[in-house]
Amino acid sequence: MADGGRADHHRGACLGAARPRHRLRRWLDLRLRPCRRVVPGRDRADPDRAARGDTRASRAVAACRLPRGMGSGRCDAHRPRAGSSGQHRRQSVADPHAVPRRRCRPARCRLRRGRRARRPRSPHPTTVDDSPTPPAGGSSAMTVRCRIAPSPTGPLHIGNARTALYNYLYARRIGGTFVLRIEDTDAARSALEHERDILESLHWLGIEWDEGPEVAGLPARGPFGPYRQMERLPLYRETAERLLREDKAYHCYCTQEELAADRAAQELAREAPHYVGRCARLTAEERASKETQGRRPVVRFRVAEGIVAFDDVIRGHVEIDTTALGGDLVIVRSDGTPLYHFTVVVDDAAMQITDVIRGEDHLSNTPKHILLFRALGADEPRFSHLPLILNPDRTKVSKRKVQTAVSAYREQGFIQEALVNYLALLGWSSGTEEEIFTLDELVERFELERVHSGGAVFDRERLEWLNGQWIRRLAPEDFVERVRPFLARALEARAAAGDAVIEPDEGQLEALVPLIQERLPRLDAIGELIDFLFLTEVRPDPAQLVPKRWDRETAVTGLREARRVIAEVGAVSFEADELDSALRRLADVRGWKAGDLFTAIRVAVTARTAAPPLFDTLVALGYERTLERLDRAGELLEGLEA
RNA sequence: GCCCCCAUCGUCUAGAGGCCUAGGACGCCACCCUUUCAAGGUGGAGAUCAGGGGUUCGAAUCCCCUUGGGGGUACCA
Repeated sequence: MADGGRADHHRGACLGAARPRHRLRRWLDLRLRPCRRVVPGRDRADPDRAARGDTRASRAVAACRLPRGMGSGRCDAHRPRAGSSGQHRRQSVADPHAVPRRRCRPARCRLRRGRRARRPRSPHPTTVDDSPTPPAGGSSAMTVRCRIAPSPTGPLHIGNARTALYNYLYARRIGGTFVLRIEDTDAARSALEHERDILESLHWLGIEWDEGPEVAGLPARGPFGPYRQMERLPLYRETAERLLREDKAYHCYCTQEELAADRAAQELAREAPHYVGRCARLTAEERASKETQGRRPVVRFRVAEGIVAFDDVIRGHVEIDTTALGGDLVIVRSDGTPLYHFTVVVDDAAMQITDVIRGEDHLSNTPKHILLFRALGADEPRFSHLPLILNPDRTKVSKRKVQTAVSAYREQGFIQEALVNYLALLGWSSGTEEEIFTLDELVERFELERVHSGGAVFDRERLEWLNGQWIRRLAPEDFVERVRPFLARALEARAAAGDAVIEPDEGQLEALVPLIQERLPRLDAIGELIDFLFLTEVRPDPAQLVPKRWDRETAVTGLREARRVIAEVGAVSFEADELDSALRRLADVRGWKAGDLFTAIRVAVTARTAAPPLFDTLVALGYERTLERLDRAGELLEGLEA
């Protein structure tokens, strides 16, 4: 495969690669089949698919679209070329003690001009080297490496999905490497089930990682593994020991009670809560005495006093006084397990992450991380803090107020293209008036510098609109494939409710595609649109059988006459055009409004007032069933008379 | 409380001193199309650019203050 085909590489480029497909399939075990991408604005035929020629191949593609690095070596072709991304722009990060304390308050120090100066950008924005000092490591050229580090304490969250997407887009745009790391050090809340949901959801979205943990029985991929933090414990322990040895950290024996008392006292004194440093300078004897009391120490990192400054790609220059950070930071629990602020830095350093792109909720924590990077002697990455996704009341998005799990959107019939497109637009814009973008198109256009800095309310209405747009753009056979599970589920529900259900007929479904595809805001709306086709019997509401301008008697006559006319058309000529003219003629002769007659017929055969266009519906239903339903409806109305 | 970030139609956003009488999209309303429902088309309502001071011939845009919102401040991530 051509090395230069980067724009294409994360589409089905693994096609044909030999790989243990069945194993992947089993792991994925997706009730809803993963989808392929379509190209908007072009014809509905999926070129990949045309080349493939059958639907089975598409499943192979689904398997192939596992994250890069999870399959055969074939995907190595997609690895960024060494050196292609050029130099990594590094800002000089002042040593806290070297920075003169400015009189202006840090809040006012944000240099807007600095932000402006980032534009315009070259095609490879981060190759700009306006840094007055080279990176600490001395190497001037560095391949961009960024990561998403979800914590399996819940299913993949839309906020995390967006962060993952932005990291992915940034890495792909610039030819960098995108790493997936599982941050599972919160053993109490982490669950395998959630990790699985996260991986599946990322995969479903098409966000593929270059390096990450082993999945589906396939080994971890990438030179910096393992990629699960609980498997990296020795590294954290060694690093903590090193910091201890260098006196950059110390053992703290304070009990929860002592700390709570400190906090209470601080509150009373109207001080900011902070660690008082009781254990910061313990002698060996003091330590031994605490140990004999059976106290298990935590490890605290010494937070240096001073101002830590960094240049956030999205927010510009930020300065934070470390005295506001709450004092020395616990990096290892008393049970020996490491804490987030520690592991994130140890791993970012070890994995040579050059760009940390994460939610704004971490902005205030960044100085702690920077101090830790320095203590470790590691290069500081460039930071980009994304605006938060908000509830309608503008608080940080929460599952109480907004549906947050990506998998829940998927189950409701949102399609991957729409969710990706929507999430990309939540906080970023291309600067043009286009707004329908494929993942590949996003890769072409994405710039971190164009990310908005204010929080964005999650607007489900807009997502639904975008979903409809994307559903309409699907190739018909792709649409059928994607909607089928939703139809099956809807019919299962009807069967469970006691209705006699007919197995969906492929031909019927395909014939109706053009009619239903543009009527679905979500795939899960399929049931209410065409369930009548797959029920042996419908039960129309008698009131709805009588159009507004008609009385019951007219309705009875109308249904009978319609039955007669349709029977006259006959099974052989049972086509939309024939039905159309015959029924219009009937309305004309009787002096009825065609619409009234059609309404009565529609309700009679579908039991719904809203349905796909009537004549196509009748054809899909078939001659016999149409007549039968007209008869039943007529009888129903007549029965009411008696 | 303290620290940090943010601020343009209800919502997502465009906007980098004059192209702004502030553009687009969702949603809403009306009309057209139409057998229903959608989709689509056309048009409309909707933002004194949070408020106040500066700087400037000129400010949505630069600076300051105020207000409002959000986030952080754990042996959570």
